[in-house]
Amino acid sequence: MPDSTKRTKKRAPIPILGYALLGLIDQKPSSGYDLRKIFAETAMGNYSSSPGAIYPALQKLEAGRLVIGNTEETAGLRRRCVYRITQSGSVALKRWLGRPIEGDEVKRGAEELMLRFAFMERVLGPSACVSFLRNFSAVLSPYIGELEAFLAANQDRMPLSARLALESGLRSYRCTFEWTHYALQTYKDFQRERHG
Amino acid sequence: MPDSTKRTKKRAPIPILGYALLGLIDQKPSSGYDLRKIFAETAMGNYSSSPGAIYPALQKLEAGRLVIGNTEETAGLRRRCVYRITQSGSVALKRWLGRPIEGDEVKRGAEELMLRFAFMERVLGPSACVSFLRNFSAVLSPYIGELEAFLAANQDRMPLSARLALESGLRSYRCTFEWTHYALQTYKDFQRERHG
DNA sequence: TCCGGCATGTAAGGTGTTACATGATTGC
DNA sequence: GCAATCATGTAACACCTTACATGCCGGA
Repeated sequence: MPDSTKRTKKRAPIPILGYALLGLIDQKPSSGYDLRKIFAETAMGNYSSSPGAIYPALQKLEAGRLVIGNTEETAGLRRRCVYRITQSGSVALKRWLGRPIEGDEVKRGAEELMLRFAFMERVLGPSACVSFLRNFSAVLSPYIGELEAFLAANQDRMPLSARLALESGLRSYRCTFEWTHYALQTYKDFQRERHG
Repeated sequence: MPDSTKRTKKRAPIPILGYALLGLIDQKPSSGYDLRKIFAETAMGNYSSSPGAIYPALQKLEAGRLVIGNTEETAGLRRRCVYRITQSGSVALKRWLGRPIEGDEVKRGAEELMLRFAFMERVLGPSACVSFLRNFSAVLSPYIGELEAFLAANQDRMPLSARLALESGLRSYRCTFEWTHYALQTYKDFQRERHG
């Protein structure tokens, strides 16, 4: 008696930090320490970098066979464990990067979307980036409209600082919206350069 | 033998959601249900609205005597528990709103800062808002410089999409920076209007 | 010899999420 | 009688944070 509710293997959900690590490891095999340094020193600093987050996350990725760690017994220094991505890791990364954008992802802040976009070109190529940007722009547009409507309806009843805080959010969304068009244009120029 | 390390009463740290609730309750005594609706229906939707977050948070605020709940035995509907802010709640709110901005608060996203600003005028008045905006602008400025330098140093080695993702962050910060000046100007106009 | 940088990890605790449970009232 | 809305809550779990623990190496 086959159970049709389980026809696909249940994949344990991967948190954003897991995907960030996976994407970085895909770019270049790395140890936990390497990855921590990337978070601490580069503009990816909005991610944790704390050992209590990264090492357990790496262990979970390894337990799910998305990466494999190889402990180097090099001379000098302490042994370091270098992780590299596996086939199923690569598949999971592609699936994450290729997901269509959902409406509420924008409201919760665009962090995850930007992380996906940053990794996207290497893994899925420029045309996927272009699709993503169009998708992003299309999702952003109605949300900006909603915010404008809310502001118009309520601003008279709010203290000035509350109104300004809302306007700040609106400006940020508009800024991101404009960015999508700038990025699209940049890709067009890039394409023309290659074909020209 | 007095223990000098405990000269101030240890205040349990309040998470952002707690402050959001405290600020809202300060504006108007509310029940958990009221507060959930605010998160769900207004532009404060980036905050949870899930009962599993809000009710425990309210209980913690009450346990810390920052709010007191009063269960109304009204006719009709189920009993609802309306919270109102206490004196020490008011003090805690003021302390939070008046904190100077720390450098890393900007890197972790400006959500909390904007929440503080939104509540600020009612509780601390316009002049505190002006100070806050100047402080914010001053903290933002060097961070934007850092990001620009990082981008200039690394953009040639990155895929186009990664560079664009970074530029998106930079544009957001610049947008917020410009907003601080717009907001400052708005306060100046507001002041002139009142004194004129 | 001891400090600082490399490198990995654990323990405790807090916060939030999803999903579920409960109970009363209004309207059909 | 049943569904929807009002209203509050719990339980299980996942995740991240801070703080600490460990161990090896090179240089002053």
